[in-house]
Amino acid sequence: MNFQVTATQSGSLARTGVLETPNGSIKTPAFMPVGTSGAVKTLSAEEVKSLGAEIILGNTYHLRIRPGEKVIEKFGGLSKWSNWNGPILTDSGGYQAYSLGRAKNKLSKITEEGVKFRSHIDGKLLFFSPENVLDIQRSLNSDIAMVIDDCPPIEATEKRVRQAVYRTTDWAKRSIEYWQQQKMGEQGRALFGIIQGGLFKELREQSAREIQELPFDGIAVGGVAIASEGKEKINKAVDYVAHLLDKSRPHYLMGVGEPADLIRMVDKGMDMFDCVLPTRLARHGSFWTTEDYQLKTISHAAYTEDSAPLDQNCQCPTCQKYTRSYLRHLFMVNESLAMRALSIHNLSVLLELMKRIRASIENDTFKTEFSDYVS
RNA sequence: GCUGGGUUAGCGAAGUGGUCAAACGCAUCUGACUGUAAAUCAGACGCCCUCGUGGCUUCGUAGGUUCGACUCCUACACCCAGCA
Repeated sequence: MNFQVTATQSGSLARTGVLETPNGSIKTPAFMPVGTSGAVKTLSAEEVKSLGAEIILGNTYHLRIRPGEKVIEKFGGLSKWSNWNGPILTDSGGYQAYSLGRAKNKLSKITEEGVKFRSHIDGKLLFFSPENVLDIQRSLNSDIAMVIDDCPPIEATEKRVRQAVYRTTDWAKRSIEYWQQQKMGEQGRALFGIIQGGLFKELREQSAREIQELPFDGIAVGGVAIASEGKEKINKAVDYVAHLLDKSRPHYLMGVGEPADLIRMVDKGMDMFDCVLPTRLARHGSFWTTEDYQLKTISHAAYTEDSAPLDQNCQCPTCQKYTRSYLRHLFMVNESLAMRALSIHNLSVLLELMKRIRASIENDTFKTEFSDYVS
């Protein structure tokens, strides 16, 4: 994998870059739509591509359960199998260790060795380790693999977060060792490490130091999206680490997010983002507008006879064709086209925003153009 | 016309003497959603207010029994089924 910074913004950590992977190159800052189980929900790979996405995510945990990575391997990997035919990043299952572990009937348990999972589909016991998670991602033929990390809830105690940092580093070392031993990076595949540390400055700094000592191709910041704690704290958690990040490697902020967050985090030097929000919100009937990047709800009675598109200034296929009135109706009667149309729009909003951000950094106008969002 | 069954909030449907403004589902309204157990979840949903162990009006209609009726009785209206 190769990463080149192509422009920087004065007075900011924001930069543009190009990330080259075996399946193509990616302009950063980039937003990566999430295709957990092999598809960005409700959309085809071609549709996602046509909106301007250059890379999408897949998920180790979900694809391990169904259909099993061996099936996908037979078809040359997830990218080909799904007809995406472009770069993919696969998440490792670290987040599922967190989210399934929080469930009422705890479906995951973290130990020194790895994570024990119970499949949320049939309850079958699974085990993920730093090593086997890389095996699975190699079978999926991902361009960018993620290490498995220990991602405690945002409200976790300092003691628990300290343990998570320790474990994340330990697992990171095992990951790199296995990666090199198995020569997994030889075809240009990349492995990213993940910084943890919750909301604690020293732990974030420690984690950043420890992870960056290892020869990862990229550095991710994890554990920041899982919060109803308030954005201030999340911002801080990223601030603790932002100026410590190695500028020669891409920075991936995991699980973010909302348009305003993307802008703010680009300012802090983040290059890559992923988030389920655009597609989940769409399925739940919410959409962004580019005017203020605020969320609106298509089911509101006020839209019953609204002849405007979702967003007056949006060039996406949905906004070119459909009125709010029609989309509201589709949503109310549960037509799947409503979810598809809103997914297309929401993804377009984020992908177009990234395009705008990149252009502004190249023109060194990022700070002024987005002055409403960054200080 | 006779016999039997039925009529409950926007709709469907529980409730068969008191704790019933009335379960539950749908519809509707409003929130939430951030490395996807999420086309999910939560709240409201007779009317009124100073929003409370508050007030008012309801269970086809009109009467009655009872301390007390959605629940029992009578009449009427309408609906369904069977028989004429």
